[in-house]
Amino acid sequence: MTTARVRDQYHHGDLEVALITTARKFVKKNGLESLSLRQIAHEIGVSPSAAYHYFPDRNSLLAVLGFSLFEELADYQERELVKVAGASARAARERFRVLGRTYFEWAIREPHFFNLMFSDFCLIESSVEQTREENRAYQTLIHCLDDLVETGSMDKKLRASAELLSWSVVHGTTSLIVSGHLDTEDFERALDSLELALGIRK
Amino acid sequence: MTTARVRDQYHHGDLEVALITTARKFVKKNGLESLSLRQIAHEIGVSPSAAYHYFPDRNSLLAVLGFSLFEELADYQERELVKVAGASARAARERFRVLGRTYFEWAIREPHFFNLMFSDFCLIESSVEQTREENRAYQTLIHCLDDLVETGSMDKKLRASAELLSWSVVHGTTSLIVSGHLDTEDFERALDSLELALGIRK
DNA sequence: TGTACATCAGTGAACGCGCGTTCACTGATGTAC
DNA sequence: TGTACATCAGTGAACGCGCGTTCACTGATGTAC
Repeated sequence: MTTARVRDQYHHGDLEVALITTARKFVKKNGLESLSLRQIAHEIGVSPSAAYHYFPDRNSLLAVLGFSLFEELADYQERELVKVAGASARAARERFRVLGRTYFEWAIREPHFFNLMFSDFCLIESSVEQTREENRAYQTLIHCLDDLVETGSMDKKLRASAELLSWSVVHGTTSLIVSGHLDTEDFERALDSLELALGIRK
Repeated sequence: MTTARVRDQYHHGDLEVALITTARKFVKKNGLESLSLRQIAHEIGVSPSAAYHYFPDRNSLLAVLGFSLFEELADYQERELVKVAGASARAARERFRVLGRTYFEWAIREPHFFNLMFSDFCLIESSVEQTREENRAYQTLIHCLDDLVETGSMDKKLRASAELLSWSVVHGTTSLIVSGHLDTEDFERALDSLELALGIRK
């Protein structure tokens, strides 16, 4: 049971942020289907209608939360990537694996987040092109693959569709594992296959 | 607007089947979140409580529907596969592509079905092993890959993780396209990469 | 061939619930003079 | 330094809704004798 916090002031001060972080907390625990604006408001200690000063409706709160989760994922990946910084071919290869693994781990640790990110709530606006440019995780993948080519770890000829193949394999296994159709250990096997497929030399 | 049918008899005769097919119709149109037992009962022309003679609750109706959709997908794939029957290497390669394409087309045509199949409602019972054995689409994939090896189109050494890689790529691109993160035309590109990855000779 | 009766497959009213959203409102804040 | 006032950020009651599920019930069916 969560207990509602009592505010001491009439004005909350940072209600917009509070709404998102509280929504995040609920989605984390129970998934997006069960998310209720009233529960969020109650948890914050604010009236049910207060949220409407910041979001036109429930869907748009979910959308904002979803997009912020893409940022969180990118942050997490970048934090892990700097641990294997370096210009060597070995470092570049390791970064590629870290990129895949962090994506997977993120999803396994917080499957409800993963579901929200790839749900209907997070596509509404903008084109695929634009979404991709704004998706930092995707940009990181591009740089990572460029590094592989530059350090001579990956064949230039295979570069063209490397983003597509990498993202598909990583997202595909992750999604199938989260939904119970593959086992956890299948992920590393898939990553091995992917490296082989991209001609990444061991 | 759907109009409720009027039954002429007190006993419906085939209510269990009617519940599933009507649920299918609603999920097809609006997705699983909005599925309501009351609406289904009303559409069939039966009282809201009648469904409880066949399903303990809403979730189990969704689960049964979901599993039947896996069967439908397998049926669809098999119908398309027989069109490219034959023992030649060329036919085996074509079957592999058909298998991927039908998966994708199925999802594009009925995204709500795709979402239900890989939602929480369809994993409840049984292990990954068992699920896979009962999943005809997966069995078909196995046979298809075996054919590729036998007809000399695919390197034996790459056979081991071929199911995993194939399913991941196909499922991954499909999922990303359905959720608006990739474009429709990315699918064929990914399939090309996959064939390259598996060493399938053109 | 007819009837008693167990069983099956529905009914329909009710419970209790929480939800998203609207609306007229009021308390707090900060700025101009 | 003090005050008037516009603006902002909340309140809280209400609307209207549909939902899943339970329960005591009744109408229809089919079988045994």
